[in-house]
Amino acid sequence: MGRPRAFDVDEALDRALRLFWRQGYEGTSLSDLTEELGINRPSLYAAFGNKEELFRKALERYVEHHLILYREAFAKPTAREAMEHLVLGLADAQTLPRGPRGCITVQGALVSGEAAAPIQKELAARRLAGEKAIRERLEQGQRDGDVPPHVDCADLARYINTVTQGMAVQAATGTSREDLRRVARMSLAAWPT
Amino acid sequence: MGRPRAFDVDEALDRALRLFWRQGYEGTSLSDLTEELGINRPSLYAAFGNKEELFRKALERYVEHHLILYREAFAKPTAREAMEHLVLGLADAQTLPRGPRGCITVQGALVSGEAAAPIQKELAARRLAGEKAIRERLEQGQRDGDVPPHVDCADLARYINTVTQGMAVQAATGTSREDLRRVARMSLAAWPT
DNA sequence: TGGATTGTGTACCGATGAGTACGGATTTAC
DNA sequence: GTAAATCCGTACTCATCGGTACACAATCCA
Repeated sequence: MGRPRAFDVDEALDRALRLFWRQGYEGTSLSDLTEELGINRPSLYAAFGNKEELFRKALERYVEHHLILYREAFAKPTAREAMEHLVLGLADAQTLPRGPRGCITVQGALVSGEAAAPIQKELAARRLAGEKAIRERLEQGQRDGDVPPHVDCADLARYINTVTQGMAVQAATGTSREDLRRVARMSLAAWPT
Repeated sequence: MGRPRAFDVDEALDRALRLFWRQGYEGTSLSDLTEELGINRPSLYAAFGNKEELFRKALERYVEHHLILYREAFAKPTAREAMEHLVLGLADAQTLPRGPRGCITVQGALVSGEAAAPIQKELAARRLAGEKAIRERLEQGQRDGDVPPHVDCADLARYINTVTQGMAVQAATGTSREDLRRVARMSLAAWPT
């Protein structure tokens, strides 16, 4: 009941996500947001709380979407194939034709002033969560016998995660999708034997 | 002649550098700077121009200092040894005991709003310059015969640069020096044979 | 000792930051 | 048709942003 919303919440979140992704949390002002979303300020606050909550909700959508890629990759029969699918998928996701480049967990607030510290920490935690997921898939591979027993899965996971985060920086620099995919493939040459 | 400066310009630049490095260009306000440097605003403007020029001058010092590491590494007899020295040296430089973590060319302004776009582009250009320097050392190795002729030096340089930039993200996440050095060493396992 | 010159300190500027008060518009329930 | 509920839009709040005007202090040269 009451007057119905004149905008679609999910579409607004997607637009906010893309803006935060492209300009970072600190680099995106509320004026940028209201202009991009076509929503005026009080409506935005009524729907999403404040700037920080809006970011968190947009981030949630991003993460949910990316979980699909991780699950898809981890379903591959071997850890090696899983990682290949993952890094190549991330290369694509970080160079979407009409999307911002890189990954919002990296570009969102790699560093920041004091005001944005909670967001910075949240993103760092998300990056660590990705690394943990990779490590667990590698450990599964070890149990399955397709990853040599002498391999330290934490180290290997950290390495793979580092490469994907470096790819996010490269994407921001303007590296093409093809070049990024080459980087992803080369990184797998370090795979233990 | 005239009243002498009450502060040391180089020390002020170093302090500014560390602040920008830790909080990013957008995340660092002039109030942060004047407080950290112990200099009041007009003195800062008289000495360095404005915020953007101050950043550029601080960046210049950073880059000059890092050139030492690059030169040191590139002087190694083989390209492989050069890259090993470089990535391990960067692992150390990105986890200085009492310094900001990561690399200012990554943390300074990976993304930004419109106002900081010139700084963002400047940093992207510096990252590309690092990649170019690596590529040229690899090509030298190819001429010297210690890098196989079939290797695409541009691809290999991009991969190495990507790893070092990923290390900067990891450093911001809190990864220890030892773990970062392990990542650096693992990345060399992808070296072509 | 007195200009000329340069740096310092206070106190300010206009613009923009995030966030909100409030009245009018639009809907549902009765 | 009217009351209750929700949303929209204008116009504001206060704090902070980067940047500066101007008076005063400290030095050098004559």
